[in-house]
Amino acid sequence: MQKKYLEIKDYLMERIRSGEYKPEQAIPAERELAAQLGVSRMTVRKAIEELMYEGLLIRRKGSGTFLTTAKSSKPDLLLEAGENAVKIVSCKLCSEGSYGYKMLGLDPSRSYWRLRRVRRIGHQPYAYEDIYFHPDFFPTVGREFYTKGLSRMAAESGYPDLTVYEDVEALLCLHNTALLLKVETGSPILQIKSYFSSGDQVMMFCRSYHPGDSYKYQSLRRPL
Amino acid sequence: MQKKYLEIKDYLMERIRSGEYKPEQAIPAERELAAQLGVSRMTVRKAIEELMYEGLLIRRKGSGTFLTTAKSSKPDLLLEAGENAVKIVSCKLCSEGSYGYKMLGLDPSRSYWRLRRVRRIGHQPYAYEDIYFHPDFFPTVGREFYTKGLSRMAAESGYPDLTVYEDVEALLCLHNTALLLKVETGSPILQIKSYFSSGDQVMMFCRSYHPGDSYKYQSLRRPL
DNA sequence: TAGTGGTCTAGACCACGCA
DNA sequence: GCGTGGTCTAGACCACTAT
Repeated sequence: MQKKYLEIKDYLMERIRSGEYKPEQAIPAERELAAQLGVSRMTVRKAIEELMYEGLLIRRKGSGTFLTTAKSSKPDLLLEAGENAVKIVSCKLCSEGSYGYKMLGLDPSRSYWRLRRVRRIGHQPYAYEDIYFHPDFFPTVGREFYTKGLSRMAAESGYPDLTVYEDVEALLCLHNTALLLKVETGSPILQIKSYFSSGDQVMMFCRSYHPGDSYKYQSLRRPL
Repeated sequence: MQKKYLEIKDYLMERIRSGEYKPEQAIPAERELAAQLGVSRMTVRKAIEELMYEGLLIRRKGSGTFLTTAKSSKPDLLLEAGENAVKIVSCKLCSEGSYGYKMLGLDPSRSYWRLRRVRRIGHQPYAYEDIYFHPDFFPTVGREFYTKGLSRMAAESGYPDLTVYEDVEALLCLHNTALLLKVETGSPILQIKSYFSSGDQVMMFCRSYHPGDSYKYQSLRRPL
């Protein structure tokens, strides 16, 4: 016997995918769904909760449960992400927040570059990045260093000036990254901190989190 | 009036921090706690669920609820992470899995370097990384490129040979990254993909996830 | 004021683990 | 077989939102 809340989740997902429920619009109320489907309200809530964690629904107290702007579930978005439509949100020399200068090994009086960018598929943002740069980063790193990736935004932004492409609203990806990745609920998620250096100086720092169970490690004394 | 489940969460956290509940040992059963504290079992479950999401507790059906090996909550670990005790788990030239060669722009017949490392505080692992390198990465990137950070492991591992430091069990960080970071439940989490290139060739690729609400973007036409 | 989601209750039965 | 967590019910009251 399938769990009821999973059946209800499937029921809702089908209506989301089919277009019966429309982006940014409310779905039926919890009590209404419960009555309609002949289950308890708490069972409906559990199904909605999982879909919320997957980023498909958002609940607003006193108002209702709404579809997000996502057309499909996050796992699909992730798979299609190869296109890499990167848009810069902002790039500024700043000193606000202690995180940047701490991680770059700067004293609090020095400012650093903070670059924010969004990746999208079509108009759909699916990723957002926040990257701290040492104030000397751009001058010290050769132009050829950034023809792509991390640096494409630097090239596109035309350091040291910057054009903001547009304001964006990052896609709500609620906290359940495990579900987001179709990883079993309860699977590990692991933190990553990346930094890149030139000489002894940390020049870039980036915070991140990884779903853990795709990283089953193995040990070797020597590479193959 | 404080929510009851938050009061119970505090109650449990206090007992975890004080050492009354010990690592890897079971805490009282849900029904027992409910009776003891004079609340419904569902309320206890909600409190336990949040602590599970924070990585402090793990529930085992038919067996009980146990403390993980974490001594303190993950947010504390994150703050102390400056030490960067990095241990390499494995580094191998491999072709398994389609992700690596796809993202590096290789054809399936070519293999790539996959490096896995763990960051720890003392003996406590708190982060795990999985990084893909283009097979030409090490030869093309100058030695001075990696004296720290991303590259420290390359230096420490003495490319192309490698010594595995030890096998490690990554800390279970359950799926609620929002709670993990003391971000409000329901806050967005955003995906990051990083890659670094040399010339036109993507040389390194890394998958990651970010808690979203520390990244309130702002737009500027021009950096300050 | 009416309707919504958020919390909470006091039960119930189930599947699982362990002795 | 017993205790555990997992699911589910049929209510209840609250805080919040929109009208």
